[in-house]
Amino acid sequence: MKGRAGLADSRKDRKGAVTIHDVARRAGVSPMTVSRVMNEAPGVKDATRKTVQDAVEALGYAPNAAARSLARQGGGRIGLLYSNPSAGYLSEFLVGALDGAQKTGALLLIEKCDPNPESERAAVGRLIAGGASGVILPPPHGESYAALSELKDGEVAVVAVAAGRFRSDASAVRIDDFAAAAEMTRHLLELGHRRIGFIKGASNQTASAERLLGFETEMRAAEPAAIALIEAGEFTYRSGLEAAERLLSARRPPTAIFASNDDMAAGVLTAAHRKGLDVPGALTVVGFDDTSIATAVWPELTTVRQPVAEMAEAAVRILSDDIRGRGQARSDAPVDRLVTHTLVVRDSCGPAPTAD
Amino acid sequence: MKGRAGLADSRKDRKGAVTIHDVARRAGVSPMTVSRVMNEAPGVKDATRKTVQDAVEALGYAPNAAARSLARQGGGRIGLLYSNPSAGYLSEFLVGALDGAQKTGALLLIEKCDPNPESERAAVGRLIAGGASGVILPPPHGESYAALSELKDGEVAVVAVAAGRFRSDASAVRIDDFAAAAEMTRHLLELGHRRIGFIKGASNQTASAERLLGFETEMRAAEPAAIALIEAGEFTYRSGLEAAERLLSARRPPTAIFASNDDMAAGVLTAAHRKGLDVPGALTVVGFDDTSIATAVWPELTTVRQPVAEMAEAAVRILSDDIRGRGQARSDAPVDRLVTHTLVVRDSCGPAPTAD
DNA sequence: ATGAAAGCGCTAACAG
DNA sequence: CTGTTAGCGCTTTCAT
Repeated sequence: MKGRAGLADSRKDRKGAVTIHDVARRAGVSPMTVSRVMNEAPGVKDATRKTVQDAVEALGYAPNAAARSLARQGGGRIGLLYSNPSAGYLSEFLVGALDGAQKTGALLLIEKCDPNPESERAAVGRLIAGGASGVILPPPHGESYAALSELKDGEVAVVAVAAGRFRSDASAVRIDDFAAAAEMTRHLLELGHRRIGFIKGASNQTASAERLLGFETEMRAAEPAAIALIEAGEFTYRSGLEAAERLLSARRPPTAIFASNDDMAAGVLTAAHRKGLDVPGALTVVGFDDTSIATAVWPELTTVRQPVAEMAEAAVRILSDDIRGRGQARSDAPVDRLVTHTLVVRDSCGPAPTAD
Repeated sequence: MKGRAGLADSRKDRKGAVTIHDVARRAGVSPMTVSRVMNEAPGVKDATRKTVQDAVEALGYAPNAAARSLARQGGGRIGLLYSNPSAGYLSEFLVGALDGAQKTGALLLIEKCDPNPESERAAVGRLIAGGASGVILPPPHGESYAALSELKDGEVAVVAVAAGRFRSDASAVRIDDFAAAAEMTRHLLELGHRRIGFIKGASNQTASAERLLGFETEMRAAEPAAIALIEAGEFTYRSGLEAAERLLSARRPPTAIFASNDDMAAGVLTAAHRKGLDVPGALTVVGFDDTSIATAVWPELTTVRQPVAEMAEAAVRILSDDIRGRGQARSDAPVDRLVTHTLVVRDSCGPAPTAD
């Protein structure tokens, strides 16, 4: 081992990863105390806690997930059901979930299913058979009666991610779809757009309604100058394309179209191209979700980004805590964790054409 | 615990997961022997091995990954570098890698980077600092000099996934791009197409050349009836759109276009729409990779599917074995694992227009 | 060819 | 509030 030596302190120098004992020794306490600090367990004097935390930092200690999971007795298998939530979504989701799993020492069971009740039920069954004590439901499964009921029968904790609105039978991790849509609408308004088209999402997902509501609320506030043109859609590329064609063939077409997700926005782009409309010169197009297609198309889409990885990690943590906590003060009460979204401005939006 | 009891045999009945001891007892051997069988270690009489395997099956035993990883002393951290390999690709990749990691008891370290040498180098550095003894490189990193050289300096085993051609400095898991492209070309030919456009992929990826070669070889075999029109592309939607416009504005445009990946094929679709060409009525469009965009657009794309998850899992296994094997017969020799692809026929291709 | 002992790093239970 | 004692399920020596 040659090359850059030095500052060998804070780096876990390969082979000899730092263990809980190293930290304990350096902090002058027992390993158990370190463990307690790491797990934010109660009953540790503040001073001690501080000492330990310093040692942890100095040594660059990170708990060994395998050992932790072993000691905790299989410390929680967490199931993850997915079909293809707007595609690229999943990868980010997985990275986050994986991260959370490693940190909490949980084991991730991943099952794919088709987006129909029967398949969902079967997949949930496999998850339960596999020993899952908690299950994460990314869209659209967070609102699936089949999945939810099957899970409840199995006494399995559930957290629905990005499911629009909070429900009493499952924990939730989500953004404020209403606020995000409102924000996007305001952005369009500030760009000078007054006739704005909106393409709704699938009617069986609560987020669709929330987004529409956010849009309408903001538009109404800008009346009477602002005029909203609303079309139905189903979150698919094709439905976006078709809705856009209806919108654009109107006598007075909109100067901007706000699609409830990126797939549909991509469809709008195609419709615009078909009509020979320049984007964003003649038509502004914006989406929602910031999935991979948003940057795969051209021009790249202005959209709303959800911190997907963070949301997945949060979901894992919630479940992990819940599973571990069983027995103590029952943590039954579902939690509703709201995370913050971001407006991502790219090339698909511009000022309203002046020819008004 | 009420409800469906019965057949409690082959099912690991939750709480009391079956352990290596259970198997040992049932097989009348020591846990150690079971361990040896599970790890395909040498030095077990065939008869014994059989007995154990039967017990394993009867009990539905599966080794506990955490315990295994713990006992093996951190049994291998495997790094995974990614940027955004055609997007939806990653999710499938992760699922496979995760699966492999759980089976082999390896820990997955995931690092994101931008597709430039500097960022790659930094990410590789983080991976090494994190203790990775092996790293998986999905496209396009498997051909990055920066990543490869940095890794070699760190004495880290590498496996490049889907990197077109085998290189002596890293193991590889890939499909036969040449054969797959040839197969697709034959499909087009069989559909009656004779003037076929081909859009090349990024010139810095070996797979691009392989695919082109497959196409050319098959076209040449069909000469002189078959005429190939080749355009450059860069694997992006936009480059596909532009290449298609060049192709379609020719005096005698092709009746089919074969894009080297799905993103570009999606761009071709848009170009066709712009020109008012019906797909597949007036123009057949096919892609390659079967990434999420293939089914996000309309009509859905005929394409070549790589068993991405399987490939990722194989990559993890190769690394995991290699890491464990260090010391015995040095397993230095990079392996070149070829997996089988599939031609997926969807709606974007049809018979050649008869107006010939 | 097989088994016995010891311990991987961590955390439940109990002590003190 | 903190430390001690065990042991999670598996694999590594080293015997046999």
